[in-house]
Amino acid sequence: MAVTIRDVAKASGVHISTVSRTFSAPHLVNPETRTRVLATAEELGYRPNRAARALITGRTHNIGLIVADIANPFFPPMIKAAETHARRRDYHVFVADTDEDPVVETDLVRALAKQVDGILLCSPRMSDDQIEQVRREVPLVVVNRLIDGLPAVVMDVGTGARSAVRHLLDLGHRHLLYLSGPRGSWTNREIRKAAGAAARAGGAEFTVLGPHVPVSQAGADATGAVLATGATAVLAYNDLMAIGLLQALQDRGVAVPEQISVVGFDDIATSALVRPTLTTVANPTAAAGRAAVDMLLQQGDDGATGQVTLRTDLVIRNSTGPGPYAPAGATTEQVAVYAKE
Amino acid sequence: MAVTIRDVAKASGVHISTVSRTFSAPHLVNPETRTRVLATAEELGYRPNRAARALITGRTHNIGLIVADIANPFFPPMIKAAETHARRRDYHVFVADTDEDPVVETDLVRALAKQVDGILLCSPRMSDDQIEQVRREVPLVVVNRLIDGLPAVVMDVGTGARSAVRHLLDLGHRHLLYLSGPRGSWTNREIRKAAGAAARAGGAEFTVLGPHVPVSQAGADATGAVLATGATAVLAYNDLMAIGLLQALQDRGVAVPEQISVVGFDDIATSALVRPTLTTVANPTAAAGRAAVDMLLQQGDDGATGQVTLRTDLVIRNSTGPGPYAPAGATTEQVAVYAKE
DNA sequence: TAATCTGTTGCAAACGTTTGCCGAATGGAG
DNA sequence: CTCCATTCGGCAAACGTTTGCAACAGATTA
Repeated sequence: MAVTIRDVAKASGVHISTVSRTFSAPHLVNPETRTRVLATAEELGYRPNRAARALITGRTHNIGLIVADIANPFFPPMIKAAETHARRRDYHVFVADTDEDPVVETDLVRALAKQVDGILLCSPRMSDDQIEQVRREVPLVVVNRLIDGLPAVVMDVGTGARSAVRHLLDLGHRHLLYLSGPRGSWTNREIRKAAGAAARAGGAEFTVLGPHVPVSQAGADATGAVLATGATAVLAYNDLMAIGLLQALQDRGVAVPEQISVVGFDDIATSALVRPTLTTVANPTAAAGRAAVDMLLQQGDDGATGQVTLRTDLVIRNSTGPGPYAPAGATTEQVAVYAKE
Repeated sequence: MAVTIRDVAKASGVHISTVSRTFSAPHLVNPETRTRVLATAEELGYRPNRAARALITGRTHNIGLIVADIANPFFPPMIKAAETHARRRDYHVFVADTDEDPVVETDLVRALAKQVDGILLCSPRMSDDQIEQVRREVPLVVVNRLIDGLPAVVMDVGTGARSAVRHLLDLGHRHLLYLSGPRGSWTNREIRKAAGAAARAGGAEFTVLGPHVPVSQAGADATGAVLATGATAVLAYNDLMAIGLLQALQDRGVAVPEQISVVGFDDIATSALVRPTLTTVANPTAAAGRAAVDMLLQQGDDGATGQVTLRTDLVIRNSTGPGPYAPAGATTEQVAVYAKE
C-alpha cells in the first residue's frame, strides 16, 4: 500500500540499491540516474521508512525527552527549544511526563530506550544509582542535576541564589527566608546551600521552610508560616510558589514589597504578568534544551561526557524593596537582563 | 550488542517463534514454556525492538502530536493529558511545534507520517484543503477545528461565548468589544460570530478589534484602542490577551472591573493567579487531549469519523462587574464550575 | 597492448520481529 | 487399538531498508 523503495526502483528501471543510495549516499550514484530516481520518487510520493532504516543502521533518529510535569510552566520553553533544535538536525522527539514519580521515570526510560538514540532526562526524580543503572541501557543527558561521570546541563542556580541574597541584603533585609522545594531536587539543595551561606556571610538570619510541592498553592499555604517567622524577605524555590505567596500576602493585606519582599526562581512567563511583577532569577531553559540536544547528539562520536553550566541572571522587578535596615535612599533599580533567544 | 529474541531463544532452548509468541500471543504457548521464557528474558534484560515489530506489523504504537506553540500555556495541559492517556494504552507520543507556520506544519505531518499510527493536529494553521491532502497519507484527528468528514474534537466555544456575553449583559453592559485572535483560527471565528449574535440579540453594541497575535503583549498593545471605542466590557480571544489587557489597564489607572470588565477564554493556570482574578470561559483541554487520543486509536477499527464537541464553562471571577446599565443590586456571583480531572 | 584505476550499478545478506503453515505429541472416544 | 481433535512448537518467508562485495565499462597509465 505505501510506496517503497522497490516501487521507485521498478518505475525508474534501476535496482533498489541504487534508489537507496540516491537517498543515503547520493555521491555514489550517477547524477543523471539520481535526478531520474528523485523525479520518480517525488512523483510516486515515496518517503523512506524510518523504522526499516533504523532496523539496519541501529540509529533511529529519535530522541526521548522526559520531564516531571509537562504542565509545569518551567518546562514548555525547554521542550519547545529542544524539539525545534532536534528537528533542525533531523531528529524527532518523544515527550513523556512522569508525574513526578521516580518509578514511572525508570519504566519510561526503559520503554523508550530501544526506540531512541538517546534520552534527555530533565529534573529527574530518580536516585543517582538508578540513573547510573539506566544509563547503561541508553545514552543519557541529564538536565538540572549533576552526577559524576554523566553528561549534564545545569543552570548555575548557586550564583543566582547568591545574587538574589545580595540584592536583598543591599536593600537592608536582615532576616531572609527560603521557601524550600521538593525533597529530591538537586536544584533545591543547591539554592538552599548557596543562599544560606550568602545570607549568613552577610550577617543576616536565614530560615528555611519546607519541603513543599513546587506549585503556587504551596506558596499560598505557607503564608501564615512565613509571616510567623518575622522574615522581611522571601526567596522561593520557584516562581510558581513565589507567585502563590505574593498573591496570598496581598489578599491578607500585607503589602509587597513595602512590608515584605519576594524573590522567585525561573522567570516563567507569568512572573511578568502578575502585579507587582516578580523579581526572580532567570533560568535559561531554552538554551538548556538546545545544549542538552547538542550534547546528546555528539555523545555518539566520542565518549567525552561534558558537563555544561548555564548562566542565570537576577531580574529585578517590583516585588522587592527596601527592608528595615535599608541605607538611606536605597531603592530597587529596574534592570532588564534577560537575553533574547 | 543488544539482547534480541534470538538470544532469549537460545538461552531457554526454544525456537525464536516461541519467544515471539510468548510476548505477542501468550495464549498460544504452554504456560510452563512461557514462564521459562519470561524468566530468561527478564534475566537477560530483553526488550522487544519496536522498530522491527513495526516493520512487519505495520503498526508503530506511536502517535504524533502537532501543536502551533508548545510554550503557549493553552497546550501543555492538553499535551500532558494526551501523552499520559496514550501511554496507558501503550503508545508513545512524538510532540512537535510548528511555530504557527502552516508550511512547517505540512512538512511535519509528512515527516512523521511513516513513523506513527496517526497524528493529532491541534489548532492547525493549514488550510482545509491542505489538511484533506495530508489526511490521505496518515490517519488524523483534528483538535479545535471542524472540517467535513474529518474526525475532530472541538470545544463548544460558541456556547461559551454566549454565556460570557449573557453574563456581561446581565451586569448591565451595553457596549461589548471582542479582542480578536489570529486570522486562521477556527475558534476565533466561532467566538466572534456567537458573541456578536448574542450581543446584538441583547440589544448591545458589538465592536471587533483585530486580528491579533494571541499573546499577552497584543492585549496590552490594544489598550488604547480598546479605551477609544468606549466599550465597557471586553471579551478576549484568549486568557493571555485578556491578562495583557487587564494589567495594562490597571497600569494606566483604569480600574477593573469598576470601570471596565474583562473576560478571557481558556482558563489557563495564570488566570487564577493575577489580580483581579480573571473571569473566563474554561476550555476542557485535558479532556480534549484524551478524547482525541481515543478517537485516533479507534479509527483503525471502523471507518467511522466522529466529531466530538466538549462542553465549555463560564468561570466567573473578579474581572467582571456591574456596567452602566446595571439593574439595582446586580453583582457578580462567585461560581466555580470547573470539573476536576 | 596490457594493466590498472575509477565510477557506477547490481547482487544478496542482514537487521529483529511476526505469522501462516505444518508436523509431533498427547489424550479421549469409539 | 485406531482414529481424530487439540495443543504446542518449529520452519521459513516477509516487512523496507542498508551495505560489503563483485562486475562491468571506460579511461588512464605504463
